[in-house]
Amino acid sequence: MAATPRGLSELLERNGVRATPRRLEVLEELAHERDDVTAQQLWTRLRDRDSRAGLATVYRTLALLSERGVVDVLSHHGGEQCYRLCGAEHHHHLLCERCHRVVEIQECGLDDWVVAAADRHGFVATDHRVEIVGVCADCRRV
Amino acid sequence: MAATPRGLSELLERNGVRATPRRLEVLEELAHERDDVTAQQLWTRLRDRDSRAGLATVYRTLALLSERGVVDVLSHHGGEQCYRLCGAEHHHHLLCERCHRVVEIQECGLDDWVVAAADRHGFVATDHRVEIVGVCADCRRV
DNA sequence: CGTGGTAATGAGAACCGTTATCGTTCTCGC
DNA sequence: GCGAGAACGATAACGGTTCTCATTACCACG
Repeated sequence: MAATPRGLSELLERNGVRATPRRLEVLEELAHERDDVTAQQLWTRLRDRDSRAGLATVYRTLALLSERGVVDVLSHHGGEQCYRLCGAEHHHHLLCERCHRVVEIQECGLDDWVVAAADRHGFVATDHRVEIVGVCADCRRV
Repeated sequence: MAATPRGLSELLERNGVRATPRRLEVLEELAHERDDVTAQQLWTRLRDRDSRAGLATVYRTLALLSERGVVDVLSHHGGEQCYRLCGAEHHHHLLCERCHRVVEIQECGLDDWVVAAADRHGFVATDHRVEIVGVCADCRRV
């Protein structure tokens, strides 16, 4: 969880992305985020931390990272995209409909179901996305 | 599948939406579509058919219909929303990654899995969305 | 150390899908 | 028919994202 700046730098290089100071700033800010953030939120936070990063750079970096599979892009807010630093393995997401908390589900186990459902309609499945919406433990307590 | 204009009118009334000529035009155009369409595509097609419908009306109608659950909104194209006339029951979608064909999957059967996965992380599941991406029979044949 | 070529960056304009505004037109119960 | 309220069309406004371009940082090579 607590990825060191050193680890972040390696994460970039490993994915064929040059580890520049700006990209590390963006990545570090993403690593601090429990749930997900929009590009504009990220930019505002960087500004508050005295980074001089431009909005365009934030967008460029996020686009690059999502292309390389380093970050996930969620479209659960109409119009606006949310970004999240996620594990590289296949996973799904659990969303809290009240506080917008995002949790990764590592255990998928749907492959057989997916293949069967696709086959029933003449498709060959290559990928699938699942989002579970619910209420998290904290929000239920209130 | 081949919904008559009469049926479309009823479909609107049944969902508490006044069946105006413009809304029927939009709905009929949607009914002609095998897969899904963007608002702008729909508007262009209506124009080509000598409808004088304004773009705003198309957006308003689609928003109204999706609110009432008459049409599904898919965000699988970055930025742009796609609309599709779908069954009222719970269902998922199968997408062809080549020709963008969209097929409804009526059989879900994931409820137990969803509840269990949510529970494992302290969530109470209220809803879930599944999208299977693959290659349809036609595209595989080529 | 210079130096030159390439990649990255910041500021702001441009873009584009969507929504709001507003004056006009239509609809429907009376 | 008539009047109140809903729907509509044209177009301006909005907001998130991408593009442009001049400037700056990086790095291999001399």
